[in-house]
Amino acid sequence: MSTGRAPASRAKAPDKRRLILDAAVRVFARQGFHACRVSDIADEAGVAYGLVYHYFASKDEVLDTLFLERWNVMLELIREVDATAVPVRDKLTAIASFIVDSYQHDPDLMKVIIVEVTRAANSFGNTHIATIREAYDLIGGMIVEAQEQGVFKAEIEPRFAAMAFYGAIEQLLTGWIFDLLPQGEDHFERAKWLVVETVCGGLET
Amino acid sequence: MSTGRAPASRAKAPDKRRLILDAAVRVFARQGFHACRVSDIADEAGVAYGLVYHYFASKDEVLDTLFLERWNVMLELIREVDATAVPVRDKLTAIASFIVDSYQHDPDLMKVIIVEVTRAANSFGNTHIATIREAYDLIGGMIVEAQEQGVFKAEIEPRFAAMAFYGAIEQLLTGWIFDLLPQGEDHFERAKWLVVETVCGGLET
DNA sequence: TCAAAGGTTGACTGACCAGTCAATCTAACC
DNA sequence: GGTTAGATTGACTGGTCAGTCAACCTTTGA
Repeated sequence: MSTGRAPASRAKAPDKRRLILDAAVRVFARQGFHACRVSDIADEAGVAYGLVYHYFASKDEVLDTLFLERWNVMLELIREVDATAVPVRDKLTAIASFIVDSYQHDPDLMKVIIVEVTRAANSFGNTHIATIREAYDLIGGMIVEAQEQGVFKAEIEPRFAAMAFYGAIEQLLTGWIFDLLPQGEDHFERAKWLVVETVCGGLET
Repeated sequence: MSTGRAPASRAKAPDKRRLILDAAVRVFARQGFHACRVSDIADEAGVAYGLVYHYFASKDEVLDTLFLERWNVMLELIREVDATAVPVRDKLTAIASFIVDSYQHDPDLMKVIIVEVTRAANSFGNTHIATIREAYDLIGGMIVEAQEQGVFKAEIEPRFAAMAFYGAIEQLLTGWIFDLLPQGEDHFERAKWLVVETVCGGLET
């Protein structure tokens, strides 16, 4: 991931826009989108209040940008994986790995996306529902394919299985976010394995 | 469940407190906790603004009350199930059934609890984290027991499995809430089966 | 050296809304 | 029919905060 201060070595532009986005991640993760003020973001970024409105039309747009940036990377990954000719189990492993790795790499960002967007059925969740749904549909498509190949049981509703799979992963992240589950390299790896093993184990013929 | 206008046949008291709670469920489900005003709740309940503050200390307390009322019913159910001497699969089926039935019976209430409390890592989720955790721990305990009996694989971390199981269910509800999954008696029944079949299938030795 | 374009600043405003409170109503009991 | 306690009312207040804007600064290029 190319998050962070990418063009620092370049001439002079400190890329204030990026600075604001990164600061927003920290603030949203710490205080929550609703509980924080725009001035908190500006302070965290070490930038004047008004500059946030130079780069973004509204407080909402800051969160929208963060979500879309990240979710599109994931959609791309899923599409790539989908296009390869490997067993479903490997495809699902790749997806689970990507999500867990994303959390490991930037827990704050994943916390914000999950808590403030993905699961916010009012507000942002509804705004981005089509984008979110795309991921579920792609996973659902993989399951359909597996059923056609006779690898997965035919009697399961693929959309339901896709949701259950994704939900299991997201809840593990939630466990880490709420500090209900132990974290660390080792646990992250075992979590990937558990999710895929469990779901595939139950779905395979 | 005894939700609704229980003491209507009694003498005269219309139980305004209950009226307010039920109205709040509808308003929170429709607009979200943050987006709605206390006056919306009062209007929905057909009651004066100030009366909300006669029965509740704050807007927060209304949501707290709704959550605790329901979550404690679920905890009781889980404890009862846990105390019986039936196979894990049956215990997990009972839990999945209870949650799905709760949604079927009062989708608005479940939406509010999931969206505004269970998954709100800032605000309410944090306030009730201990209560929420109790449910995960009880499920985790069942899995430990199953491992000791040799029914479930010993190498899986029980807390992780419990989260994955619960997460799968919650994501199905989320699918219904967001209108991403088809609803109806039949789908609800199959969903219960899918979750238990999947998780147990993957965890059993 | 100057001017234009765009980046940056932060004080200010207008709207919004949770929570208060004094007044009014109702019921029950003596 | 009087008194008291509790229920009910809704106008009002105080604080908060998203978004605006006019002024100032920096860079570029002619």
